[in-house]
Amino acid sequence: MNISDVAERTGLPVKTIRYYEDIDLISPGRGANGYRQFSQADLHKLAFLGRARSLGFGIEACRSLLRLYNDQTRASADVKALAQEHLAEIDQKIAELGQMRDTLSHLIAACAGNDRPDCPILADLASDS
Amino acid sequence: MNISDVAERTGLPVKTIRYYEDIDLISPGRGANGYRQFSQADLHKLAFLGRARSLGFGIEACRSLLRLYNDQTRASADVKALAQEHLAEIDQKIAELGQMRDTLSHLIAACAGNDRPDCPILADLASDS
DNA sequence: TATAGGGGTTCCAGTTACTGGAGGGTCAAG
DNA sequence: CTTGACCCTCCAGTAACTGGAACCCCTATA
Repeated sequence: MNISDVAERTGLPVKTIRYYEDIDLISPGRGANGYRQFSQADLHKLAFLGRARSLGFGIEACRSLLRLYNDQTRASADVKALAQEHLAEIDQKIAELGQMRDTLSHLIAACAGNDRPDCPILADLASDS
Repeated sequence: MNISDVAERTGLPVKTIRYYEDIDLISPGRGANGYRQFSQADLHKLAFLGRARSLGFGIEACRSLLRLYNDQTRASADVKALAQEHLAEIDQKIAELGQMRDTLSHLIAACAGNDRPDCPILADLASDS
């Protein structure tokens, strides 16, 4: 299968698939013309990667997950630990963003949003607190 | 004032302050020895930038905010619009992260986390759905 | 057979907002 | 006069792609 078919089937951009080969997440074969030839296994790996990425796992975490997936002797505890670590990062980010949202929405609510120059948003940013 | 004093007072790393000069967010003077000389206005600007960044505004948004701040004829509506745009991005990110967290936490809950290889997390990632 | 299109390939640069490090000048104190 | 803490510039690297240039390959049609 050629790269654009794979892109369509996995939902990953062509560029991303090449990139994943570049960083050795996959190693598709090559045809006589130099074109990448994707096997079902490659397809499967890419789909796996796509789902892992969509859960927010970083590339290195994806590599680890793929390694664990291919390791029949893995302990599910290792997978769980990886996922929990990632979950903690997500929770952290959500907390940070939630804090930003709260502050920002208060400021926005306090701003008249008219053609006058006085603005509590700027006032807050400029405050010496 | 020298750069490390400014760093201490604003809470910004020295490197970041130099970077902000590099991208023309500030333009401190220079002493005869080539050292940056920060005025109160520079300090104030940096503090402003620090607070805007901590609310998650991107650098270009910070530049706009600074421009609005220095423009006595601004309309608060412009500031508010900028802030609302940013708030929408934050809400979007929170929604994405929340979705990830939900999926991930379900998977984690379903995983035994022992030394057996069977793992619903990997099973989900490998699913052909 | 010439050519046009729609593939495919590599490689390089740019994105965001810094951060680390090398290599080297400057200043104040003892 | 040396030592240590500053300061400077410039280069490279981070995460995960993305866009683009320059070029090759395959197939179909005029």
